[in-house]
Amino acid sequence: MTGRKDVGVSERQSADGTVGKALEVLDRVAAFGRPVRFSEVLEGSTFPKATLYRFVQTLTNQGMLSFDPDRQTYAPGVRLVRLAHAAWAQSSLAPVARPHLDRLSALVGETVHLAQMDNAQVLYVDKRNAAMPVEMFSQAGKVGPAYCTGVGKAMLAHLDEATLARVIKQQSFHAFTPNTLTTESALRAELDAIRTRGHAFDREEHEPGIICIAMPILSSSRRLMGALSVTGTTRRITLAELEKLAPTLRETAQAIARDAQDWRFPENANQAKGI
Amino acid sequence: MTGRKDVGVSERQSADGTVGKALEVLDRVAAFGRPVRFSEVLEGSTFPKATLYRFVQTLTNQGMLSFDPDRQTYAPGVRLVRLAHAAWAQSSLAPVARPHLDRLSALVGETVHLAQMDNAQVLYVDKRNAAMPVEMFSQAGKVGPAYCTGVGKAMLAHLDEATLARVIKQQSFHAFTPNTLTTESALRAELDAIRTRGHAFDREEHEPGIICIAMPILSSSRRLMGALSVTGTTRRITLAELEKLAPTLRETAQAIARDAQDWRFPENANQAKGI
DNA sequence: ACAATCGTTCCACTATTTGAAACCTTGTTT
DNA sequence: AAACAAGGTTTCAAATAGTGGAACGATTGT
Repeated sequence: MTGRKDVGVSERQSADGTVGKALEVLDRVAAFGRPVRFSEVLEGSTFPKATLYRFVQTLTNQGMLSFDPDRQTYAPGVRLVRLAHAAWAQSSLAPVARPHLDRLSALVGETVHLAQMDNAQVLYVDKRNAAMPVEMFSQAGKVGPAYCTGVGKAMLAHLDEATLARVIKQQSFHAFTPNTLTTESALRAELDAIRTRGHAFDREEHEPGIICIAMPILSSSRRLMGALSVTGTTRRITLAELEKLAPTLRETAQAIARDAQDWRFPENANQAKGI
Repeated sequence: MTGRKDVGVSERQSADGTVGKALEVLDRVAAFGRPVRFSEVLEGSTFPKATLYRFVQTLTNQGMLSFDPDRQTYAPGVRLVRLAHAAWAQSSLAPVARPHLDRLSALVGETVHLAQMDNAQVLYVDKRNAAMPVEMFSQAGKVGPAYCTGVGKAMLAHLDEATLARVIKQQSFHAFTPNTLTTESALRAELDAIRTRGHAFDREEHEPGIICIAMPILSSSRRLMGALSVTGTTRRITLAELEKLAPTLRETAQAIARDAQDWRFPENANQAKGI
């Protein structure tokens, strides 16, 4: 429940043997975002046909992929849903943060995001949509780029240099808008500014018309746990107005960090009370 | 989106080499339901210390497990949340079934479940709770026993014999209540009845006071896709009243199956329209 | 009927995994 | 302060599992 090591970033080097390669294949299939045929997975893959075939077979066998015999396609399997349930409940900040997000959302009346790092990407683990009712799985689990989102930059600013260097190497620096930061040096300068300022902005860097203010969630030992943000459209709100929310955001972030660290499990609860 | 092969059940034999073993370890950690220390995973494990250690390292490296350095514990990692998002959207019936569940839920005013098979267990992929607002990840992803739940029995009744035999071997047949079926022969007799009747009941077999009617979701080629159920308490409803819902349930199940099979992806949509 | 594409299997060759044992590291006891 | 215990980490030769070129089958389209 507390700030976990890989909240930062895992190595995910291609040096994890057979298991690493198999998971690479799993990611590849998931990345398509739709059911795919074997040949689609094959083209552009680094693995030879027979090898890839074996991996796909193994993963399907294991329920990590599911195979549709009618359409002859593979897609991520339902076993992942069960595993993710456990992951979300135990490794993400979402369960702890829920009441805080609810409160923040009600207070500011804009869209609120809760995110953590997943490898070099931003993973949204929860969301409050100003108007719309909750739609969890379709919201949580989405990923976005780190270098051009508010939560992404807020988190990058608090990674240790070794990790940051590795993560930066994996950014595409694609120019989504005229405001997107497209070089490492520009990004690093921005991260310095974020560190001194304490929070990050998204100045229409990812999508035109969308701005946000983001706050890192740091443990008491200043280890990165995640980030939260309030997003708005330029039609309805300005950066200056968003910045007024900074103190509220900071308090919320601190409250989440505190709750996450205080969290104890039943068998330790008595112990914590000194019994 | 359509009935996928492993909706039935994957083999998950211990014959999947290194990858299978690693995923076994992942399951083991997830099964604890709380962050665990290495030594806790070790005790009772079939793997020797060094071997288990390497697996845990690899999985952590890969973001499939996360490690909390403060508490020295492992838990399922956030990477799973991203993968599950894809799995839920593509391999589960949930996205297709959503409007149908909404309608059914509004109509009957009782709790509605949507489930699929995951190995030998029932995996709940969506839920409508009569009163309470939606809480997705905390609902979807949960698992339950197959031999003593309505959706479980409804699905078992439509597995092919080879698969059924394997799945039955994995049932605990624990007697949760006096009504629980505790033998293979009792279960098989019940499955025959379900096949002829067309739907299944849970007669307080899993929890005292909880009854339900469940309907299998079958593809046009009668392949099992999942099941849905309406649950109630004995204080508020009787089995006879639940059975009156059977036609509605059947229609909903058929509608879900039809939608799932009709589902086409953008690049095929034009093709489907004959362009 | 034929060709083309996609999917599956084979098997000699190689790289990875295995796990007992030794070794650290951290916290506790005498 | 020294000795101990328990959990965690590393080593390395033997054992096992993975690799992938190539050949083969199945399915689809003309």
